[in-house]
Amino acid sequence: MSGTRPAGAEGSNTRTALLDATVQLMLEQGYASVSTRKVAAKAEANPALVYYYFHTMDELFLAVFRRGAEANLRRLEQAAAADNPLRALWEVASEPHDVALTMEFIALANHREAVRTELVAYSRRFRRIENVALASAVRTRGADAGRLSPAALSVLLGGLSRILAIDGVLGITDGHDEVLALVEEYLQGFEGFPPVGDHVPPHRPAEPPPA
Amino acid sequence: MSGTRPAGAEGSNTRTALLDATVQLMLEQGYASVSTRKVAAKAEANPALVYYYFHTMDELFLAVFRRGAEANLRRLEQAAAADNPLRALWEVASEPHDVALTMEFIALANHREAVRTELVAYSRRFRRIENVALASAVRTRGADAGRLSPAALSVLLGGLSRILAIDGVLGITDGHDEVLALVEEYLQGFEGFPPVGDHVPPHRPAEPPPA
DNA sequence: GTCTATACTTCGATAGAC
DNA sequence: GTCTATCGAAGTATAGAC
Repeated sequence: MSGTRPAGAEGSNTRTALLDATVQLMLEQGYASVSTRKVAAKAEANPALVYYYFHTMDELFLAVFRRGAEANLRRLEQAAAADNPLRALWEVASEPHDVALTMEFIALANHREAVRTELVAYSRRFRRIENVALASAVRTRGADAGRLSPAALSVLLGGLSRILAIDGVLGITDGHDEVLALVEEYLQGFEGFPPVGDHVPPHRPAEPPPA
Repeated sequence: MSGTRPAGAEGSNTRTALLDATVQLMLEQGYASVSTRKVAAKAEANPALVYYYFHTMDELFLAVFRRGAEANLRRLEQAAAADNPLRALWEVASEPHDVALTMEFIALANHREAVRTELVAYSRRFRRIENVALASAVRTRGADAGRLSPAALSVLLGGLSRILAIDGVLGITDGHDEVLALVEEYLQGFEGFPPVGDHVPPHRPAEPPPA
């Protein structure tokens, strides 16, 4: 889509090392400190190789993003198919490593158009999968677990996991326990009601947790 | 605290123009695109003046942060003293301009120790004022408005306002209306119960909103 | 695929004239 | 307070030998 010269093969060890180094740099020192020289140094490779594999810094960032995005979406799909989708989705959204990296890309998107476009597309895919999972999860369960719509739940999941991560990095944890307890309460209340099948009667657990 | 040579006077027009230009650059293109030359260009000033007033880039960022932080804390205190503190606090936390700038500083704090220290100190001050206001607001009102502790409320306020702002910038608004309606419902439920004085009996509103 | 060498740009920062 | 001129470091990117 971008240039004429083909990029380096995807399977290459060096290429992977460069991608890993970029992620590390972003997490440790922020996206702004990612440069060809530093990436190469961390990957123990020659700086010119960055251009051999990615041509431009933009493509390097995009490659890092796409790799992480695909991995994340796979995890999301697994979570959507889990026994307790709501809890699994919460756990995916709360992954500190991913949240931190996503935050960097959000900041990066602020001045790299290509990253921005990719991020928006990814966000939409993520929310869409999440919403479908949440909708089916809420639909097949009873009680007030379904008081919130999938879209709203999605926003809440994203917002809470994100601020908990940001605060955590800054060493601020006031109120976190309580919010986590609140989430836990909600999740357990939800899990108290097993899926409602069309023909098979629900298998009642021996000791349902309190609503 | 930092150097020997004194910085330029605070009242200077040029100094203010440089600070404003820095804020603009951060919002438009991200903190990484802030350089002495670009700042000077946007402020229509000579690049060397940046060093005359701030000595280093670190001090420039810190000055921008402090100015915004003080303004924010003043607004927060006004909100805390408002008739409807909860709603006022929500509005302060939701200010898109401030949220965006704060996000930039969070990212910046990732690789500028001085900014990080300042940001943590500010966050603690902010939460502390907010918590006191929330505590007193919750204490003087009845009903289930007080189901959440001030610390938890603080986290929720911050998390929701932040993700709404981030999504908004990216053009993603699914579920926002619903979450805003949820917040509105909560705020109105809270406002349905006027402050409970020690001696004056509460004035019952004509039509209290549903619990 | 990996390397050296290099062109060109921009950066932070300082010295010193005015 | 404002300016010009300049230093050295680091950035992106390319050419070309191996």
